[in-house]
Amino acid sequence: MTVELELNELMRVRRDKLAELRAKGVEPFGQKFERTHLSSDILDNFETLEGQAVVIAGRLTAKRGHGKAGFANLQDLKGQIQIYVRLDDVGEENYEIFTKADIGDILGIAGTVFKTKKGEISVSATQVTMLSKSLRPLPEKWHGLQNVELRYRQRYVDLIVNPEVRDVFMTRSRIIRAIRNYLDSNEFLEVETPMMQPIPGGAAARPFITHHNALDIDLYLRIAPELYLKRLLVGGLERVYEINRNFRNEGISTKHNPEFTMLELYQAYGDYEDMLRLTEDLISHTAQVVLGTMEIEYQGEKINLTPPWTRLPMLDAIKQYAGVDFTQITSDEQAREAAKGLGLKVDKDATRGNLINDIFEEFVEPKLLQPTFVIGHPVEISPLAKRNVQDPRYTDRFELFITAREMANAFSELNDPIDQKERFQKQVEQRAGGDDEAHMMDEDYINALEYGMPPAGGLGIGIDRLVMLLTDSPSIRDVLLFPQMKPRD
RNA sequence: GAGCCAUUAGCUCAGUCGGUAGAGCACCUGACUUUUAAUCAGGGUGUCGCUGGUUCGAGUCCAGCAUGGCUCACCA
Repeated sequence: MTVELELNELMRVRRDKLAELRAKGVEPFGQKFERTHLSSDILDNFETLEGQAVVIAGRLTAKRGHGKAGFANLQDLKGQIQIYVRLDDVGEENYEIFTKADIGDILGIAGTVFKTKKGEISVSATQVTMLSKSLRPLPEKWHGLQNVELRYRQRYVDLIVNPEVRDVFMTRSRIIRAIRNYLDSNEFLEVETPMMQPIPGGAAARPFITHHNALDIDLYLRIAPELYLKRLLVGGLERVYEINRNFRNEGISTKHNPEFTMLELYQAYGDYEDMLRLTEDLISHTAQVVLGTMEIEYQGEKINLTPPWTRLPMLDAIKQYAGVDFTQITSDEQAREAAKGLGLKVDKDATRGNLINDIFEEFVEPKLLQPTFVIGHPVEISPLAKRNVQDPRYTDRFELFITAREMANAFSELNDPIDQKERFQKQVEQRAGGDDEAHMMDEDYINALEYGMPPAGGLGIGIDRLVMLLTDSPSIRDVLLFPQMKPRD
């Protein structure tokens, strides 16, 4: 970033102070600094620390001068603590560092723990060290940084002045750690598979394209790790998971970011019902570990994550919420009539399976606030899922909805290479017909299946959406440190 | 991609009917050795998002553009 040629007065004043410090032989950008305590250590253990010498460091967030003494607040990883600096205690040179210090500067303070007569636990300084001079003014102490665009573009400022933002990202970290701990203790192996793929598979989505110069080939940023993880089942790894980024070249919204984090896991010799129980257990357990409760509130709505969760066959859901009984509808033609009757825009070669999905999304999805497993998706929209034994028009699959959002997707994995190849073929035809989100043919994946993949259950959970739910965040941008933004200028 | 809304000082925001640009915090000068949204006295620091248009005169009215937010579309 280029330095602005014209500095405003606030920035000029800070640069002047920087120069004055240097002129007095004080280096404004300091070195390694040994702390003995964090703010919370002192606040939580005042009784034992009172009168003891401590060394703390942090950012100056407020300053209250009183002539030849002054108070200030110092913010570190764990919060804030008040410091008290007296000319008589620290001497002329150190006191000048304190008086010259601006809000935003990073200071090191050696001092003694005490409590003021108003009862605030504080550190009375014996030595003040300038560790980093701040050259830009921080937003106002009372309102913080409200401008949403600036909060996302300059997250570092947001994190300094809005403490609740830091809490969200600490919670995010704990959620992911809880998930890893759960899976690790259930014999799942964490693996990493390619982000750059010659054939992007495992989901219906438009990919990002990039180019490898030395190989002179186009590569795609992955839209899902699925096909690679299942190759590992073929290889005998039996229980694998990956928590990592997917990339989809689609619109940006409060629920979508071009790169987002997914958990995918596969369990050999299991099926979608195992995945259902695992999902229920994993998410409720994570809420309990991280939040200490399974009864949460999302944007004013009470959500109860206590198992068991509702299981709702997809056709029952449609009958209940849209009033259409698809057990009586057997042809694509009949399905198109039914969808039209509901006021949906219907493509002239839409299949029965596609329309079941359309009707579901329109009439059922918005109603599913409490955790609900929707079970039994049409095979047309599930090209990687195993068919149901009783009725091969459907798959052994579920999606989990909470707060009307898809949180998880799971199925019994299709391990018949001949059926899989035919389904890819259908996708390729749809692709040729203009559907650029349809799957491409992945010959090597078929090759892997031909060696034999154990029957397996597979599961995907959108981590960002789960974090939104558990941190009561209305936008995905609130749970991503650096959400995608259009560059300025 | 479409609709609606927003954009004024470093930050949070006012700005009436079109008539010389405002407040609080922050900042600067001075006072003050237990304050805490410290206090007291003084000081306004600005490309009113950008470009055009209407007008004697535009922060204000009109058009276009940019960025952002929300909703919808697409999707997880």
